[in-house]
Amino acid sequence: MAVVDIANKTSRSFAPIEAGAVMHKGQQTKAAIVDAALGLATQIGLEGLSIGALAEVMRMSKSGVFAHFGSREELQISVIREYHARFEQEVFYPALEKPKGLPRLQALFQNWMYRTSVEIDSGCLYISGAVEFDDRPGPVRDALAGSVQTWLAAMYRAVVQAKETGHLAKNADEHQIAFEIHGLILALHYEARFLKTPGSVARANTGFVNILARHANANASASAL
Amino acid sequence: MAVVDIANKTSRSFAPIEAGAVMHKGQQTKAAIVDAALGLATQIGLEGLSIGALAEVMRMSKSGVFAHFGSREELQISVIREYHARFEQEVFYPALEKPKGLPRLQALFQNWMYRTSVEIDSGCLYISGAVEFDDRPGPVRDALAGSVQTWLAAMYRAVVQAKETGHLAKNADEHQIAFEIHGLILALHYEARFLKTPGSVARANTGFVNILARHANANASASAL
DNA sequence: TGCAAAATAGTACGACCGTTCGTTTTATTT
DNA sequence: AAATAAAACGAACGGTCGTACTATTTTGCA
Repeated sequence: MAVVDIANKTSRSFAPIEAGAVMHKGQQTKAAIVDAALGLATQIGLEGLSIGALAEVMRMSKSGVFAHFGSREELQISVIREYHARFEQEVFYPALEKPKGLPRLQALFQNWMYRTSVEIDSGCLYISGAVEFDDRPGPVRDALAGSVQTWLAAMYRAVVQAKETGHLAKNADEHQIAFEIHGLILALHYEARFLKTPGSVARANTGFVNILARHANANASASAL
Repeated sequence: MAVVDIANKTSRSFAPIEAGAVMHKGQQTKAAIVDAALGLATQIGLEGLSIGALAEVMRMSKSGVFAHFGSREELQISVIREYHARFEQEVFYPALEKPKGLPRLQALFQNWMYRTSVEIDSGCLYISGAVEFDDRPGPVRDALAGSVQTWLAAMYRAVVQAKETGHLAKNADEHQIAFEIHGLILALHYEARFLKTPGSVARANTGFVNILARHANANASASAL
């Protein structure tokens, strides 16, 4: 019963189950559980995620859900890994099809911003998780920080490449640019999701344009914007 | 026992108890409880704040602590009010002594950033609270959002004044500037507290300078920086 | 089709949660 | 010093939590 649900879901996901691979029932159910858990965790946070509530959503017993993970921590880590995979699929990989430099950097930001604007309703695990685990060492924090670092590093690389390709000025500080971009996303999430300030998406966009304009290379065409 | 503690504390606070006013024992204890609760809440969040843990810190009984507030929500709101008061005292009021315009705006940001950099160890209630209550309606959320809005509005006003005094260009978008400043603080908090990225404070500072530089009025002297 | 293995359910435990209530101790006022 | 009010206590309640165990069902393969 529980497993079939994933088929006729409103489908927040793109194939959380690897297509083609032979999947035994247990793995299917586990994937479905992680999918549901991710839905809960983005709304109430990784800390708020409880096995009981998850079991209720899955219409399974607590112990049935629990058996798939062996501990709450392992469940949380599974959720983080799933979030990471989806983030990659949705934000990172599509942007790789754009050529290195400014186009790819812009695509990365656009995808990131689009995802954040969607998450105004659902919540972002990388942001809520950072707050929940900033002081709490352990494997969950490590998994979370690792995922975030991976993504921020990818963003940073794109900035470096944009400089190498001559799209950004030679004196541009890549770390500074990555930092400011990160700030735009965080402000967007904060003001739109918590304060419900209208126009936040446009402001994040403008902020990005401002950053680019500041480091625009005279040689490169401004028409890329 | 419990009350005297506040005197010989390491003192995160500047006079949480109004000096001079005659205070009955109950109010003193309550103030001491709120002080301790604020310390706990900034570290583990408003949601993580439990009456039992608080009672242990205060070396009081659970019911003794509880009686001062009547509910957990009321305790949380008291903590938010206390945080608001301290934020005001530490960040807002001192900056009012600077003249309107760029000096005051800079002072506000500097104070804000200094406080945030101190909170890298303790945590910021406005940031953690936003994540915890972003889609949980109720009086706690209202108190939190109200405080934040008040502060952001003050920041916005300072930007407007900086434009009025001619320190910022006439075409400067005040909301945009306030948004980007907010982003810098959020990025600082995220990267320094969660990721422990070194150099974050300097980057937030540079980001602020960048914003000012973009809107600098040709008439105004850049020496103000 | 039958049987081992895997998956799920069921039950129970101990810990902690916020809250209530009656009692006792401590402050304040008369 | 006696009377009164305020404050703190201690025990208990109903609830949820994660987890450990055992039983039952379901699955997949020989």
